[in-house]
Parts: sequence; C-alpha cells; structure tokens
Amino acid sequence: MNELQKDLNMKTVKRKTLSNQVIEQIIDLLMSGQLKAGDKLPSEMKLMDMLNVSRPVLREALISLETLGVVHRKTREGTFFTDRVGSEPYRIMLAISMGDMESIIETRLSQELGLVTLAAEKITELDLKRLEENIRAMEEAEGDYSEIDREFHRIIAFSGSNPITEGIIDPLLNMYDKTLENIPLKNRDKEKTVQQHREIYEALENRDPLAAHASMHRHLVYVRERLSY
Amino acid sequence: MNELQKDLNMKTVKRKTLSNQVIEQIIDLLMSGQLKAGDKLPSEMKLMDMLNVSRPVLREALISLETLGVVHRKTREGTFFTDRVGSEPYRIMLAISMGDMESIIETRLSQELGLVTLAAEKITELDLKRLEENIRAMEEAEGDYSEIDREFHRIIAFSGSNPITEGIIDPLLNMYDKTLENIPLKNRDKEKTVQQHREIYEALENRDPLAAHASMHRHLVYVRERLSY
DNA sequence: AATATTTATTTGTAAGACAAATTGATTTAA
DNA sequence: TTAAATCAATTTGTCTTACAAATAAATATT
Repeated sequence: MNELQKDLNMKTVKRKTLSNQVIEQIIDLLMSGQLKAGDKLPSEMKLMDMLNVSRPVLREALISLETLGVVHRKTREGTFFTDRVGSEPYRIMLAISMGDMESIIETRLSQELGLVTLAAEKITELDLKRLEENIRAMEEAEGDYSEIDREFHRIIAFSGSNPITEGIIDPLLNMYDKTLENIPLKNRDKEKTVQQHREIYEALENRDPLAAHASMHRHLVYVRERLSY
Repeated sequence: MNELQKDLNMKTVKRKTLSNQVIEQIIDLLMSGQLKAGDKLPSEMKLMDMLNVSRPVLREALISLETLGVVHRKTREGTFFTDRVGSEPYRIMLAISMGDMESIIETRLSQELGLVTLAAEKITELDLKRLEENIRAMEEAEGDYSEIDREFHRIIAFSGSNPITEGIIDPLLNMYDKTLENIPLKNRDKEKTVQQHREIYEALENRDPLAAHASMHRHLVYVRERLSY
C-alpha cells in the first residue's frame, strides 16, 4: 500500500459495515432530536428487531459507542446516552502518539491554551478559590510538588465545563508525564512556577481571555524549553 | 439513579468486561513500544489464541478501536495501527452535544484557539500561500462565501498537523453549521470577515502565537455576538 | 508477457445457547 | 407492620459453530 493510495483510502472511503450503519442509526437518534443526552435506548433485543440485524452486529455497534463515551451500558438497566464523553476515549486515542514526544507536547499546548481561554469566561468563584489554595500549597510544599502542579492544570481544564473535550486533560497529562519521565529537566524552579501560576490565576480572576492565554503560553513554553532534547 | 450515585459510578468504576480488557492489552502494545503507529497487528485468529478469548469478544475490542480511529481494518489485509485518529470519532462524540448550542460554540472556541496558536509555530509557506489565496477568493466572491470561510479555518486547523486533535475541525464545523442553520445572523459583513481573516493571516505569517490567538479570538467572539440568541 | 481464473487469507455476519450481574418482586421472619 | 432474605425477571456478557464477503496472491491460460 503506497503512500498515495493510503491517503486516498483514509480520506475518501468510509467503511460501510453493518455495525457502522447501526452506529449511524443510533447517532441519528441524537442528531434528529428524537433522543438526547441522558435518555435510555431500547434493549439489545428490541434494537435487534427494530434494526433487523443480528445481535453480534448490534453489540459491536453499541460497545463501540460505549468506548467512545457516547453511551453507558449496564447489566439489567440498559443503555443510556451520556452527557459527556469522559477521559477514556482520549486515553486510548493518545496511545498512537506514544513515543512521539513532539506530538504529545503540541497536543498539550493546543488543548491547554484553548481550555484556559474558555476558563477565563466560565470559571466559578469556587474554582478560583481552589486555584488560590493550590498556589499556596505549592509555595509551602517541601520536595516533590508535581501533583500540586498537575492539579492546577486540571482545575483550569475542568472549569471550562465542556462535555466533549474536558476529558482529554487527565490522559494528556498522564501521557505527557510518561513520555518525559526519562528525560531530565534542566532546572526545577518552584519559585518561577509559582509565579507563572499566579499570573495565570490573576488573568483568570480578571476574566481576561487574552491575558490567560498569554500567561499560560508563557508557562508552557517555559516548561517545554527546560526539556533537554 | 440519583445524581450522587451517578457521579461516583462514572468516576470510580471502570467496567471490566473482557472486550475492555482486550482493548487494554492491544493498547499496551503501543504504550510499551512493542508496536507503533503503522504496524500490523496479528490476525483475529491469532489474537484469539494469544489472548485466549472468543472471537466475538475480540471483534468487539478491535471494532471499538477502529471506531476510535486507533486501528484500520481491511478484509484480507488485516488490522493496522493508524498514525492519526481522523475525524470520524469526533463526529460521533459531538452528537451528544446536538442541541446544546452553548457547548458547541465553546468547543469551537477552545479548539480553534488552541489550534491557531499551534499553527503560528508550525505553518508552512505553502499553507500561508493557501490562506492568502483564500482571502483573495473571499474578497472576490459574490453571494455565499461560507465555504470559503470554512476553508480558511480548515487550513489553519490542519496546519498544526497534530494526529490526535486536528480531526475535530470538520465535524465541529459541521455540527456548528447544523446547530446554527435555523438561527438568523444579524448582519453578514463580508468586509469585516475578510479584515479579521487578514489579521489572523498576518499574525501567522509573523509566526506570532499571541497575536494569532488574539486575532482569532476577536474573530470568533465577533461571530458569536452576531447570533441573535 | 499480459490477462484471466482460482485459491487462500482475513474480516464480516448470523444463529443458538448459556452465564453473569443486578434490580424488582415476593416471601419469610421478627 | 417492617425489615431482611430469597427468588424471578431483565438486560448485558461470553462462547461455539457455521457460513459469507472481500480481495490480494498464486496459478493457469492466451
């Protein structure tokens, strides 16, 4: 399979297996407004009859949708549309970037900068308070403060409260940590990190999206530049 | 199922079905470095033996991974890890936001702002040229220019060349258009749009991430404010 | 050497059966 | 009457077996 054929194949041909067609039909329930996030789907047995497919094909479709975080299935209760996709799909997707440090760093950059901009609009007083407490905890920490650092970033990511993309932050930070765990950091400088977190915090407090973005960008670029690669 | 129980259930319990466990094992091939993007997996029959599960369970896992864009399967050839997840997973995920206009707008905001920041570092001369041509095409357009507008945003999103997240742009713009198609825009002002696109272009040409972000933010906020909702 | 046909490989689909999880209904005991 | 225990029903979970479909590779024919 040469490069040109591979490219065409991936872009122009969508596989029309039966299970894919079942996925389409289920998703169309959402797209058409017949059902919405939180609603229950019919049981497997009923869907089999309704869609006129075998049970294995139906299960392939439903389990795929569950892996994508679009539905949640439970024995004896049934299958429900979710209202947010969570972190699992991203954890699995990110596995294809394992070993590709540049891609992981860039994914982190683009995601966190987008989420912090959104957070500047949407952050609650409670989350601002938690950020403040986090900064104070980092000031007082003696030794490893990476969990505190991580929590700062998590608070921001979740404060945007976005059902599709907020879930990427945990798997992304996990993958980032795992990718970098064998790479020495030049200098860990807690004071500098605290200062940068404080700048981000103040921009968020001021609900200034551009300042939030700029300070987070400064911080993430600084983090990147400390990598000796 | 009350709210507290639902919350705990979603966060603390990961379903341990066999097909999920198979997914873990396959993903671990990537995480451990045994296989990488582009590599071929063993056939279904071989994986059945290796993992000691039935064929339907194995298929559930493999088809789920394909729906997530992590593998690509083809009759007689086999199953391969992909090097980018593409747009299909996002198209399906975004279905749960159907009807939630605020969430869709916010997703667009956070994703496009993250991607444009990345583009400022990574954009090629070719893509800059394409943006320039796109702006010129919009200036000359008579009548509907929404496809040209859309292409401007697509070029930027793909110029970041990120294998995990670039795929969101098409489904996102589709969902955005679909959500807004029955909402009247106050004033379509081509000149203003061209001007804003030009500002974004210039920031990208200058490879200035902050300016790129700021101009894109200005543009998307302007677009948002024209909605009469 | 080029074309056509056949074979082999791998995924795709289905039917049937039983198991596991667990909520809801019924029965029993206090 | 209430609480606890037990049983039944519902839905998902897993497996075996069989055949179909798609198509690249191998073989035969021209």
